Amino acid sequence: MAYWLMKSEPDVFGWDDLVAKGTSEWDGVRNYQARNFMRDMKVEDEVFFYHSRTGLEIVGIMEVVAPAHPDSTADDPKWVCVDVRAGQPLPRPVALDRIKADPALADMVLVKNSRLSVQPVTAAEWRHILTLGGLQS
DNA sequence: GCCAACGTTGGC
DNA sequence: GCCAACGTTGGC
Repeated sequence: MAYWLMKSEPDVFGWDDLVAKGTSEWDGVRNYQARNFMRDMKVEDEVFFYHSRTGLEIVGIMEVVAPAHPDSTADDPKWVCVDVRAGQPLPRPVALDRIKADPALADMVLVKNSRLSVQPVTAAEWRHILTLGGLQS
């Protein structure tokens, strides 16, 4: 099983929107690198939900429930997306500032390539963030 | 709201 | 195939 992080602007589609919907397509990605990562995702992979532009924090966990398929909002079938389901929220959201200040997280793609909206997370990073977020003792 | 960083497009 | 112009993302 692999770990990932995906971003969305809460003004457009935030964590609460996903919770309300339950399951949703992660549509709208129009970047090849981000798309390729979604193609690599498998059902049951776990994904951090990050609020970009406003919030700037990891707020919850989602689970991949359907592998990459054509994005229904794209007019070109080359753009694909996965389906995700809301999992647990983080009791203490983990802010970008906190991540940047943590040597153990300094190599996260979130820090190194701030413009990539779909990115892999290592198992070590995943565990560390769960701890910071209050989900793991 | 600004703008730096980055990706894409298209003329040559 | 280069690179200038343009568009988008996202932190600040």
